[in-house]
Amino acid sequence: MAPTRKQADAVPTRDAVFNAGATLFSARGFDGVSVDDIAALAGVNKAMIYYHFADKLTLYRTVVADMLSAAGARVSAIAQAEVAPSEKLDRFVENFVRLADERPWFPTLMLREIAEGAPHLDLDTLTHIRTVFLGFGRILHEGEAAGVFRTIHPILAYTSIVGPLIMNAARERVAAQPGRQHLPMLVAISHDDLIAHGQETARRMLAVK
Amino acid sequence: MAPTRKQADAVPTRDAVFNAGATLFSARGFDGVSVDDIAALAGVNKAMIYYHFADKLTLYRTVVADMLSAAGARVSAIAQAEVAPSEKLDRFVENFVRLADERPWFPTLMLREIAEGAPHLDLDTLTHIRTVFLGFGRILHEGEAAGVFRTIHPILAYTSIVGPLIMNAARERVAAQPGRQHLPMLVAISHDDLIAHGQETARRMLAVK
DNA sequence: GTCTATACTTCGATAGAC
DNA sequence: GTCTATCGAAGTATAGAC
Repeated sequence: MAPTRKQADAVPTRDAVFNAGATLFSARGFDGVSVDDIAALAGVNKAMIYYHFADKLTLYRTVVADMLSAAGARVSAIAQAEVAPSEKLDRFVENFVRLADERPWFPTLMLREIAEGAPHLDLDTLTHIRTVFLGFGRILHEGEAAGVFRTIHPILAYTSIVGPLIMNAARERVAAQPGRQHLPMLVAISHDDLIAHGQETARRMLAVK
Repeated sequence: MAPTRKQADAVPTRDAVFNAGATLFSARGFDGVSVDDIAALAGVNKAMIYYHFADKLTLYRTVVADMLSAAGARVSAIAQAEVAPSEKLDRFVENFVRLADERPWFPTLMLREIAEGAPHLDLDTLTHIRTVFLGFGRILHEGEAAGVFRTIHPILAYTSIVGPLIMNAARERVAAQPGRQHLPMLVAISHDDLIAHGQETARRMLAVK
């Protein structure tokens, strides 16, 4: 997925660098990727990376900011839709899985970044995460006020819904390595099943009874 | 926590290296840590690391294998206990959180390793993960056979229980960075509350009705 | 077992020609 | 916008004295 730009102008070299960076950073993390690797995968000269981006860290933040702003926008749209809170919750789960399908590097890159304590992210980027979480919180609060969700700590609810989805994405990445498919933890699960399970678990977790 | 050794002999330098490695690998990952960093934190000369461990990767695998074998042993013990399946499930949740308290580097190191696709782990080490998962599977199957748990895919059940606990550990790590406590996602949650929530969510997820 | 010093490699980044 | 060539820093690992 290309970075969002104000005009719809094609900048093929920049986009190639962006896509290569997203793929490699997702696979091996910030420290695990060299600028030479990115240039090789993008099929461009290394110096072009420094022409289009200030440095390696800026490229990394650009990748993360692009995906987080997309996620934030979609969650906000869901939170503001004119449907019942339980339907919003279903959409939240489905949206998360679909977004991960569209941008395969999204869950693992964030997973790793969070595992590290987010040392490569600036406050502007973290604010995008805030947008996602606050959108989720609005859904939760609306359901609570309507009496269809029980009272629950928003962070516990959020991690209980998103945590399994992220962990499944990580599982898929481990399974993608050669010679590991035989491990029982790594059996494939369809994303439709994953969505259905996530929705069902969320419903049960939030049921008032 | 020191590596398990056959004799209970004290090897202070080796243990210091092990502890420093565990701490740093957890904080910054395999690639993010230099051997010089480990030597500095351990208060030993860099050459001593190569005297006690073959190389950086061997030290890393030693840290991971130590913690996974401890986790596997405890889950197996829980699975074999003479108590009801629902009680075993409660103990599984509590055990996970307590283990993470005892070895603070455990969840984030595994989280990152899994996010990377476990490139630094050999099959011997991955087999320890298998032990944990199979122990959990036995608890699940026993409850199912007794009619107290509904039928559910073991992987979905496992990720739904463990995912939120790991994600909370990651959250705590991000919050530990300076200048980030004001973000709403990063409010502290007590581990007693976390355990109670994890147990309640697991109960609801597995209820037969 | 412990230390100093260093060989060898990789990596991020830039200068400067075109 | 793109390329070649390279600098300087950092990192892994080892040799060899004690």
